[in-house]
Amino acid sequence: MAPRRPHVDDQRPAAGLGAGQRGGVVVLEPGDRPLLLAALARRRRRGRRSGPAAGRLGLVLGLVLLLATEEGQAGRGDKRDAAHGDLVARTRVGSAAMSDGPSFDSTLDRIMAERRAKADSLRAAGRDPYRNDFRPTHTVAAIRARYEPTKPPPPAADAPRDKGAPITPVDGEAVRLAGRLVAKRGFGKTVFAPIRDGGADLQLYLAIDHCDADDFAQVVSELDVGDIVGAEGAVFWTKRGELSLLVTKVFLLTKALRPLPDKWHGLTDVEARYRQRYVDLAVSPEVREVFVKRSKIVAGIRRFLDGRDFLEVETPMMHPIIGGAAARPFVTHHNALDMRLYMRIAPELYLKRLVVGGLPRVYEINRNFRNEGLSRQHNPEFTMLEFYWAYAVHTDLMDLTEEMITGLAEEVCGGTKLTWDGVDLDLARPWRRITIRDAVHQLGGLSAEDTAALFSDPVRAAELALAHGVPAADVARVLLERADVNATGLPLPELVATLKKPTPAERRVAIDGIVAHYSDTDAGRFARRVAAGHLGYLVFEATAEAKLVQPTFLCEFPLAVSPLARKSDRDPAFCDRFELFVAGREIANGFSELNDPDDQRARFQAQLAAKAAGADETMDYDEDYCRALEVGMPPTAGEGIGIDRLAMMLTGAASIRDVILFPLMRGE
RNA sequence: GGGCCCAUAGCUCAGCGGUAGAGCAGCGGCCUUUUAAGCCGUUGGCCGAAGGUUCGAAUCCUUCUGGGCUCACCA
Repeated sequence: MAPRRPHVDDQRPAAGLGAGQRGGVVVLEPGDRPLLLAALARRRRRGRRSGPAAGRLGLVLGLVLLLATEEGQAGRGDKRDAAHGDLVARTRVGSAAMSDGPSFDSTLDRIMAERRAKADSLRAAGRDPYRNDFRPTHTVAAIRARYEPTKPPPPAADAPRDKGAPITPVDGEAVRLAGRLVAKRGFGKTVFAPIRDGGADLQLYLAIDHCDADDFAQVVSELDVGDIVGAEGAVFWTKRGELSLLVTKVFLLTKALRPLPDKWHGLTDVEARYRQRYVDLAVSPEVREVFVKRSKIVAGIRRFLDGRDFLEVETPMMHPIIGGAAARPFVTHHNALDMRLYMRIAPELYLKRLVVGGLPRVYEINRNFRNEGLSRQHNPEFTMLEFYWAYAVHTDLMDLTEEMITGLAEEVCGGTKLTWDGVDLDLARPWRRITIRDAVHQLGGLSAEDTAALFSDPVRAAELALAHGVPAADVARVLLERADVNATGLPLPELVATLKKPTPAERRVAIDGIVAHYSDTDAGRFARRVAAGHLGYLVFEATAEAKLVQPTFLCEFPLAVSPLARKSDRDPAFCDRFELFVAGREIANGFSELNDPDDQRARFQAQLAAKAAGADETMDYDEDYCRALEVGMPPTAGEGIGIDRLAMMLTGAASIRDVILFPLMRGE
């Protein structure tokens, strides 16, 4: 274990080295890290320096650090000039290309070599370029908040520019700040160097009159944009009205070897922004702001639910069977148990087991994984809030959702009027509530008659679905799911081909062919309505979904697409389920939970039938979950809210990747 | 996976058959209240990769790689 270094307050340059710097020549041990060839401390008028032979890194191999000072110069009265001219050691790397030196593969290599050389130069002077003993007394944000009220009035436009005016700190209190150097503007004996600490910037004013001479000579001249620095000094206002730190001591805390992107443009290459988010964040305050907001959103949700006696829990993310949603999973394997596991697609069935167990209000905020394509709305791993509320129903969820999201908008965005991806939104309550049936009619443009048929007669529904562009394969699958598949005797590809025929009469053959096999019993008649509802939902997606711009609860979902939701008391072909849409995108999904174990078993069976009919995104039959329902789950309402999409909405992001710190990318 | 588009210096971008350019960053010089500081000088490129076409390719064609948008799937 390394001995503890003295705190920065106590740390001064080693006496011998300091003397050596002023006196003349310091020779490094041969074992020292090979630095730059030579760092020459030169007088100002020295004229052309050592000539072409000094160029490039070829000569950098020299192990000697030369600090040449003309004898007596330091004592000659012009102390400032001496400090500037003689103490500023400068690296001599990268100029005057030579044939005998090693060449760099790229500009980047050269820049990094130069920065390493600067770090080595500091080491040679007894300064660690990666020290960790600097303790700031304040954050930059705290200093800004504290001194902002002391801002002096701007000087009159015709006020004379008195260049040598003394600097008067606001209160003279010495503070220590740290952050990343984001720019450097040198003026010879003065350097302006804004640092960024968290989200706040503050300018360091490094002047030879005020700053420690060794610091100024050894550190300031070799600071690069991107370095992490610490500084001690007093706060003052420049005459241009910029809050600044009049630095007396400056410390390099971390040498940055890689250059930051162009300070004006930042990173614009989206791929680079996602792959190297650390650069994106370091350079783009607006990106940082997005993720700060996201964090506030998640914290706000927790506060909201905690305040209503919801208990945050964590359920498994590796599932032995697929459940809780309709999606393709990622598959993994446990070695010791030799067990196939799926990364969860939803926590739903576990959370409801907890309600069975007597946790009447639970929630979980965590990742789900779905093995599907990527898009502006989809990342394979995404964050979901799910919460379950016993003795409540789906309409309670809608009220709660309105309250929660408008509260977050007020908190995070300062109001309910937003712009998202070019769309103006107003989240002010109450939000529109519309049934799927009404949406198809009012927004999708279907006549009242067609709409009525769409949700009751599978034959008409199939025709309407095909007419509105629903793929024939989907239509065929829906029809088959509810029929007695074996009885039709028609292979799926053949049915699909028939459904693609150009004339309605030809297509009718296939449709009738299937529907004829729905049994003529109560169950068969019910199956027709369920199939029709499913087709109605597909027509909704094709015609009306994109038109749900302002926040809207879409209600009364068809049974067939809701295997875990409670049947509506008014019409058992529908469920007490809703989805929240904003700007045509689904944000939330909630329903009164199905807690009848026998009904649940039937729904799982229907999922198996759907799978048999060709659907590739279905749930497994979860026998343990049914067993849990047999123990008895109180009447419960449950909801899932996509946190990424909510964050997109509240930050105005067009792509989900803009609200995920490290979105999934192909390997580099 | 399909369609369209993009890839040139560390960063941001020009160039679109005829010797690779600019701004920023870097390096050297000047500059003690600047803030996209300024002025002078200067280094830096297998033009994403591999094949073609051509006297000649960053530029035209093909394939590949990575990315964006979009469609499909989903939340």
